[in-house]
Amino acid sequence: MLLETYKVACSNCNLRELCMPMGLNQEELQKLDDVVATRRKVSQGETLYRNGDYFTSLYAIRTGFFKTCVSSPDGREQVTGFQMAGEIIGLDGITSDHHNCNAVALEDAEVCVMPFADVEEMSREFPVLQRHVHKIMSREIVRDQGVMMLLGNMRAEERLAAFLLNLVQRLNARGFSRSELVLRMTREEIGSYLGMKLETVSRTFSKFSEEGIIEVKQRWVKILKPDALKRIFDPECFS
Amino acid sequence: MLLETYKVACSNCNLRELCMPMGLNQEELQKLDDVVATRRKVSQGETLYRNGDYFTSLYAIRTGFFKTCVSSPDGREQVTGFQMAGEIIGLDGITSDHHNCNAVALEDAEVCVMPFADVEEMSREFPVLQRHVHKIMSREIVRDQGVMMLLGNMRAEERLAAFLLNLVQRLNARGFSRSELVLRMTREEIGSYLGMKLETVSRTFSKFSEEGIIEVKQRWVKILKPDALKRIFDPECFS
DNA sequence: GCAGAAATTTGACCTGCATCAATACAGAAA
DNA sequence: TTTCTGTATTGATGCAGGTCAAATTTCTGC
Repeated sequence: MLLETYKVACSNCNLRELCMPMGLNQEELQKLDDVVATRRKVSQGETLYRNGDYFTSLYAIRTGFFKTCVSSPDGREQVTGFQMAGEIIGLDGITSDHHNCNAVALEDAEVCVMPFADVEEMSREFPVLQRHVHKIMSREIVRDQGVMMLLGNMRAEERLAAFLLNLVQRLNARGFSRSELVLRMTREEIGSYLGMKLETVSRTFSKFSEEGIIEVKQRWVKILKPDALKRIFDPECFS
Repeated sequence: MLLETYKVACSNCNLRELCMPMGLNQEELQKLDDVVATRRKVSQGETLYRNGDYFTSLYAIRTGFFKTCVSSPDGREQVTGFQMAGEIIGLDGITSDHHNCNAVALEDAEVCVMPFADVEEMSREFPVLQRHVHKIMSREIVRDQGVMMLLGNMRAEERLAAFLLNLVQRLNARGFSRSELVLRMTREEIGSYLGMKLETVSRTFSKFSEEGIIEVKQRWVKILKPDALKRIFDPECFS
């Protein structure tokens, strides 16, 4: 794990429309540059933080791709989310001053370290940032509710369709193709996130492929019929 | 739905050790009394807010019991949580200025209305309150991660055991028995929360009962062997 | 009190996904 | 290149929990 302390700046980061600086004015942006004191590189397979670690900072992902996961005392692992550039992780640590999950880089990554005390201090000064922080936390809560719906009510095909649609939608917001993507995670990790076994993930991919909805080659996926995916996920939206 | 506008006070509320005022000093408490402008009664079966409603306020539950639930466009419903006195609901509305789920009273209830703009204003003034609000949101995120673990990895018996243990633990923190409880929700609502059908919930209750772990009579439940429940939920913690 | 509705329990059967197992494939190191 | 290792695919079989159905209990309104 490398720790770099060179000066960084939100004000000219190309993620500023997605990430923490979103909606801030020039003055606020410059203040934020002070909060985001350092960056940190995390190489593939390494953890940014671990369950039990003392919580000090939130992290804005600058490059790379993460998974967060909790594990039960008997070792079963649940992936709770996949995060990409511009997304904020570490919110789970605020309640108890200790992190409650592991954040693992699925590819070489770099994050901006935002000491939470500084974020709070700046939030008190700038209502826009305060509201933004609240929105980020609330968005996470809403996302989690969506995952509960997936896990509690949806069948394997619906889960995978929703997963793929969500992924391309987020990638598209970052300037990537709306139809092609390279999965950064294994079948097992997808399965863990979606509450199914890796074999079922693989079979469901194959099924979509046979039906001409997608083209799959290992980690590479091309969505041929986005409407068909939407119809699987939510039959009503086409009724 | 009744709307009452009489003066209320956190400063002498008997929930102040659990609820929003937790950890505030005298001065802060008195300020909070101004934020919590009104109370609102919600009778059994009515909704406090609905998916799509404009978001203005958080709500602290004073008395009664709520469920929150999201529903898919085709009508499937997922209960995302059960909330009791002293807990804060409405956080889902912050991201988009619109609520993202329904909050339904499972028994006659009363909530304290906290206009979010006022909460934010006061947070800027009092770091203790700011931190507390952040902790409340973070706690919800951590709770949701736990539900994901339940739904993604646990079997029916484990889910129900975890559910019961969580419920009595929270009731106990409010001065109720650690072994006896009256469920405020139907088998179907429990099932929706835990991702199983009402018949499975019922069967699992019966199984626990046959094994002498609990005593059940409709909504009334007595936990006879808490350790056995813990062992089901988490076999390792006794190994 | 009674009638009807709603919730719960229990049984019989079925299915979607898990499990077990074998094979194929791709990237990394030698 | 070859081997090794982790990942992915595919097939065969089993079972936890879903589905359907019927009986029982409790709740509600009159």
